[in-house]
Amino acid sequence: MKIATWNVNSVRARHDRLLAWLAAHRPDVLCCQELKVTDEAFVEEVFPAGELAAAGYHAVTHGQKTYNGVAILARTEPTGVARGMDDGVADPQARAIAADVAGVRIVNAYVPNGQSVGSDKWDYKLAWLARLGDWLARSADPSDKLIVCGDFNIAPRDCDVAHPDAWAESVLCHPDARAALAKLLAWGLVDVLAEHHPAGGVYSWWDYRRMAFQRHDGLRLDLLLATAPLAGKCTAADVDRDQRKGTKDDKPSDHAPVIATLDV
DNA sequence: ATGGTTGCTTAGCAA
Repeated sequence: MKIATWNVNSVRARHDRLLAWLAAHRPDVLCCQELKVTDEAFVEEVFPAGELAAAGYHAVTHGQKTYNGVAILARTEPTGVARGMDDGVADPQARAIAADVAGVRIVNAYVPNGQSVGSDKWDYKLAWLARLGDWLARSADPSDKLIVCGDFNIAPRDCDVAHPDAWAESVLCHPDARAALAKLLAWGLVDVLAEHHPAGGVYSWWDYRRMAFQRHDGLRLDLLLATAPLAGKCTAADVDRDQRKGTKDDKPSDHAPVIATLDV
């Protein structure tokens, strides 16, 4: 199984690039974040007339207008679809979707950014991560074939940040955010890209501003986390930096896809 | 310290 996660930063703006990427890489599963469209617009406006099906993909979405929105695209039909975390919290932000694809449970998460440490959005980020952990503990087991992936808006280690000192106190690197991620991993998940690149220096997000990509000033915020039965069968994990290249005329997302190959 | 850019929506928010 080839599985990828990609924050597309508007699926409408990334329509052409997304279809071209699917055609070139043919992942079995692609988890997208920041769709910025409703479920209705995804089907009727972004990919009308069965455009995705013609490309060989099923799609299940949990979208909203303007902000957030997540999708699981797969070459076989996803089943057991869950939108949101089913925990009774009235969360207006569409940031989580899960489904079974080819015998693997896929959880696609768009973790809140948090804006600034101490803000209301920061509190929401930490609470959201705690809810994600509760949801996993309630609905899955570390012995399951499970992937939790997405944009975590957390760089796990200093070696996942080009300039760690500059970001140390940011919402992306703050010890409380890293502790929340560590708690998820301790439940029974392995960061498969970190396993394949222990020295770090592999990034998945570069700010649009200040020529960050050209200056190699990035962070690894997009993660593929696998339970032990799957992590042991991961043969490759990489970032497709090519998708972040080019000028604004090429309309790259500010994130690049992270891809893993699992021998299942 | 501030602002730099992109996307959605059309002045301002979120990232």
